Amino acid sequence: MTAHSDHRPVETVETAIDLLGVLKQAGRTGMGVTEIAAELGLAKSTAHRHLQTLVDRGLIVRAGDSYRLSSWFLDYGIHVRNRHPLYDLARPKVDELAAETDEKVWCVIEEDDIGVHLYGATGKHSVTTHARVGNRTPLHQFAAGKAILANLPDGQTDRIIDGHGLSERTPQTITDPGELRGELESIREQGYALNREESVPGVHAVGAPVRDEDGRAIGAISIAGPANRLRGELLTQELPDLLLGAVNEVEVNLAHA
Amino acid sequence: MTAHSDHRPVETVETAIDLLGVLKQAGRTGMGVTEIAAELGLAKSTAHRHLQTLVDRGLIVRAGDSYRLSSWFLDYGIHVRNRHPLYDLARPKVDELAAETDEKVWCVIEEDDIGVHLYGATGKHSVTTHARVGNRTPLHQFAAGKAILANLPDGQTDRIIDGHGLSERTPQTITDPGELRGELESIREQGYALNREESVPGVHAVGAPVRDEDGRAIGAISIAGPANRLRGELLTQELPDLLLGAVNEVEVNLAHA
DNA sequence: CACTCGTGTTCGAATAGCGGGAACACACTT
DNA sequence: AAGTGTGTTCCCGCTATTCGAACACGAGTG
Repeated sequence: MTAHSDHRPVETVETAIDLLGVLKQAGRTGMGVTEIAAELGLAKSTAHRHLQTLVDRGLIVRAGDSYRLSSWFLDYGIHVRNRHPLYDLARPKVDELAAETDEKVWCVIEEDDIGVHLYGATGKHSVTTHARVGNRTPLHQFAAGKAILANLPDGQTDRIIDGHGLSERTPQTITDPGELRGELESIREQGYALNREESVPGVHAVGAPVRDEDGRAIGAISIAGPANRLRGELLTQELPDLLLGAVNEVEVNLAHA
Repeated sequence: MTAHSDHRPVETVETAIDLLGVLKQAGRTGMGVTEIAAELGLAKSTAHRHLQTLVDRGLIVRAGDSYRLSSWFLDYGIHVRNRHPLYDLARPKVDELAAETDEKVWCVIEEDDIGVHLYGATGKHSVTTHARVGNRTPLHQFAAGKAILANLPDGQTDRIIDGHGLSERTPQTITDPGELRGELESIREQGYALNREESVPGVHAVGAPVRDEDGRAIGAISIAGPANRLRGELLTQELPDLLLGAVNEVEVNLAHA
């Protein structure tokens, strides 16, 4: 039960991770040894040696004199996704919902107190937000996240709110702890969460939690679309009904697995 | 221009990578400190320290007393995929082909002398092979790979054949260098490659390369299906025609980007 | 054509930090 | 209550990491 471990880390590994982070930002173009060394505050020789070992192990590739991340990460990343229990269970339902509603549908999971976009399906008229598979988003900022946050074990919700704070994303984002707790209470009552431009201006969403046998949320599914289309009865009745039906099916399958 | 670097690697980083590899194999369940230490031949304290730094940096998560890979890898992996030039260009065509043919369609790229499955679309009657996004496969073992192999710069093809060898996957896999070179020659002539149960028994496929301005293959698209459905004119005429049309469009878009 | 500035690469030496082992705490069995 | 299995901590020795300087190479540029 440690909030933050002060134990001395393996510094060499940390620099390697930092290096990978820098290369991620560099994107497809990649970066050269000198530039990387400067960015990390390392000697060129050190950066060079790190890069060589990472190339040898296949984590990065070298094209000319610039290095970039390799598809090693794709391999590991997809592996992580495929092995998540919700992936196989939720994917067909997410596809179904997207086809029925023509909106963007997401499956989100909770990991380490934040929300991770596990799988998304695109309907015909879907809005294209900047959300991507793998994206990490604070739970209080969006419908699926709030649905999860409202159904976590007692202590965890408080720890997240108090520990991480409530960062603002749009003017509508809930940043007041008291307000959020009230919202979470009503989410628990009605079974689903709404998001009215709290994460992206002009976008509304509905989210419902996927709970395990003990009622703990392990993830959520959400439907998102343009604010002027998702409103009134559609937003507060029809879509929640549809969503809750789908989520319920997922929960049943989850229990039997 | 080094085939294999004998330069002394950063061993600490290597053990960290090994550790991640072990955790990948462990899958969703994860592993404990003692087990990991035993697997890697490390002292428990060492394994413990590595695990803590990886947790601190978010690469792995701890649930109870077992560690597993986190969605950090999904984030990085999707990032790598999205930034590949072929991803945005080929995806719509791959979806289209899957819808038209009802078969499994893959976009494969070459990286570091091997084939990587970048994106796949599933048609209504698609076979489910064990291929997954991120999977790495020797180029000589499948249609898309052979299509790439036939259109690489002179030296590279030879280096791959001679350097990596021609591993067998099914009894039909081409393992003779001479035979393969002949096959590659005819692939260059007709513009597409066939795969008759060379990677999966009972599965046939057609693959065509995506080339850049200089004619170098940077990837390929393939259509795969059951052997008893993909045969005769369909396999040697209709599907190749369809595929070459799609690939050509991708190439045009690639040149204009 | 030489000269310079920019790369990436290599080498040796100093020391910081990695790794190991033993002792500890804790939980669960018996 | 003793026993076995975890994960955790501490400290010391020695190795492996790091740095800086020197080297090689190419592309501009006068």
